[in-house]
Amino acid sequence: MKPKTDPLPASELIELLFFAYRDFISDPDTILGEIGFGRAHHRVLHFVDRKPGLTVAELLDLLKITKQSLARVLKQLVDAGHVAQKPGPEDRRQRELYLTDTGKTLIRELREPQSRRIVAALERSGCAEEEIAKFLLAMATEDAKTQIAMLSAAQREAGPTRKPEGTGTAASEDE
Amino acid sequence: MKPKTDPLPASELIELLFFAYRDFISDPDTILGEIGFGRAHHRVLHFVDRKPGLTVAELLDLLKITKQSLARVLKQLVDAGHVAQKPGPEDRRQRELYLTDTGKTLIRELREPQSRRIVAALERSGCAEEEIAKFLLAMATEDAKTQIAMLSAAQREAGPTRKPEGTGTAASEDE
DNA sequence: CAATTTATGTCAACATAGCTGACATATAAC
DNA sequence: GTTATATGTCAGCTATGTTGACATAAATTG
Repeated sequence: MKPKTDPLPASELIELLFFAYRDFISDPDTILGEIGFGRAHHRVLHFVDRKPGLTVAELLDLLKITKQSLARVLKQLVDAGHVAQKPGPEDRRQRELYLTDTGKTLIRELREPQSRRIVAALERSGCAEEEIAKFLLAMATEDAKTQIAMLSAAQREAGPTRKPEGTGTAASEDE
Repeated sequence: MKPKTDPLPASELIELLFFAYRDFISDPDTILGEIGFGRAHHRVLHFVDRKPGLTVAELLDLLKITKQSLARVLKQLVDAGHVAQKPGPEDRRQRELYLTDTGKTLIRELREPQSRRIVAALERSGCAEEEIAKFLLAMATEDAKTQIAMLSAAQREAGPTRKPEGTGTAASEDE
């Protein structure tokens, strides 16, 4: 007789991960709800901020959704003036994506409560950030690890003060 | 000038949590997709297994969704023979929920890849399970912590070999 | 006992964010 | 010049959440 549900190894973490993620997401969700956006918009803002000049194809690969799904939220973000598009300098079919000033402000607002929650959790649990980072990275697939490495590289190249030359911080048509 | 997106504290963990959770969820999602279920069904199976005899009201409180949303997936799970309902012994308006044998087999199948992924991540990262558990618990809201404690208590009371007396492992009308 | 509250179920309509398939356009590449 | 690629768009489907209204059975209360 198989069933009976004796706990599998690390069962407790399965449930804790569920609650932790749910609550981790809830703060930005509240902010997003107030301005008529959702999690999908949050993810786009996050990745465009992480790698300014990201192309649509790269973004699709990160999000693992279809271009039709992306198109909906991306259009709303562009219309709202949070994301600006610019033809790729090498290949003019590509659309490079950048955050406008308001987009940068928004992603920062969304990240703030998440950052605070994590910092508080690190303090209360007495865990080292690097330990948690090692574990979470080990949880991701190989594919995701490649993407994470790519994003970190992009961040380093650009430096914390880079400007996407030409698009400027206001991204031209920002009215 | 505010924007510019200098990294907030613990920014890296925000992104790692996104990837870790996405990949953590993907294994069960694949299995669920094959049998016409989704994440919503997974959650119900999980909690009913965690606290056999759970009432509908308790489940709603754990999931934080409306009864109409729950009704849909719960009905499908009952129809599929994975969940059995039994009137509460004290209050016969209540419906106590139990997993049938097939339900127990299914939740076990869904948990297996998640368990394996976590165990592998603990090994590769060299992190202690208790450390990660402390951190994840600290990430949850007070409300969630109360619920987690309640679930753990239920698990201990029942013991790993309990049977929901009367409902049996086959939950009566299981044909 | 009658009236009310509670636990649950159900119907109908709606929103968000995924999906597929088909087709359009501009540009790059052969 | 033809073909391939990057992107956009139209139309419709699905899963899972939402609200509001109403039904039923059982518990509780006056």
